[in-house]
Amino acid sequence: MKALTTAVIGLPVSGTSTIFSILDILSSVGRDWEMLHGAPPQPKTFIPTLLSNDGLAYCDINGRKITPDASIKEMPSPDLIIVPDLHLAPGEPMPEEFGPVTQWIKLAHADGAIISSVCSGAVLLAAAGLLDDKEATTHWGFSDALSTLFPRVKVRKERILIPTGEGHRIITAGGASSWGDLMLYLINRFSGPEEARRIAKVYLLEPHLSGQLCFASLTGNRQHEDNVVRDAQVWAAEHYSDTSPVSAMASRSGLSERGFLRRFKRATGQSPSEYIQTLRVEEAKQLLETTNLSVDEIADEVGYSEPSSLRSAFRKNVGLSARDYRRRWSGLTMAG
DNA sequence: CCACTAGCCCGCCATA
DNA sequence: TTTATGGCGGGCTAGT
Repeated sequence: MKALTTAVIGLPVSGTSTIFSILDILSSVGRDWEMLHGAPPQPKTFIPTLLSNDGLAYCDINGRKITPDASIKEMPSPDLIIVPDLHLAPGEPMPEEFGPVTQWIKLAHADGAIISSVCSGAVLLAAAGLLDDKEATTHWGFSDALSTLFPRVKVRKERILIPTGEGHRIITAGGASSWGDLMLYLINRFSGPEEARRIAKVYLLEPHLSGQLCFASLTGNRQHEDNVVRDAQVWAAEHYSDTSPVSAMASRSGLSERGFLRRFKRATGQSPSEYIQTLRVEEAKQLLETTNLSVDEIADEVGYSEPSSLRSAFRKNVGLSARDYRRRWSGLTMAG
């Protein structure tokens, strides 16, 4: 199986630690597969390369000397491009060095490449015109600057990861540890969930907190045009704790139960009941994080008459028990 | 942990 | 012909 040639963009304003974390992680995808599974790698692997405008060594923002592998001209058409976070002061004009790499990204995308960005790296994608009239995310401190510079971009700063465009070939990541979320998303998408879980363990990435959303975004959470389904989703956001919300959604929609199910699944990728369960578990996560309510009380709150129902649904969706989830979360906040 | 049931999913075919 | 929908029935599983 063909490995994905992957270009990571290095500019003097790029975040060096992000770049090297990404290079390390992608290099190790599939590496121990044969040892672990006793068979040659089934999933796709990545061949990451650090590219700069001219391929010559440069000094990053902290004065550290970085030596790229090649220039962008030497790799006109990679399978995947990753633009890491850029240290830009909001409101500053775009540096001149963005010109060539922006043009290169534009051509590569037209050629079929998948383009992704971390945090403020989204400006390069926006400058290339890839984000016009599309949803995108960036670092929360940078979202105003992005929408000012590029008014056509629909900035969703609350989102961690947004795949968009034809074939989801444009992916923007924003927020605190979003490069990790981007890694897990890409590995999950191209190498499968098994390998994504392994990498998450090895590199101590946290797929259960923010990363959970990026796994969900593969199937759920996608944008769609079906207003009937959207209405149902809006209604469900308020009424997920009702008893048998699915048949209520169906009858409210005016469609037959059969038709509603089909429409819903096509639009969201999830069945209505899976969607309801996701809402219930998400709300339970919120309550575990922000309140001292017992798991039993939370179960009742989100619509389960038996606490055991929440426990099993939680474990299935999150991969942890509710109790462990709360403990892990409080541990993280204590640590800062 | 297990058994029961309502609620839900989906293949299939007819319809428009 | 292709595409979206509704009805039926059997089977599954989330929830009790």
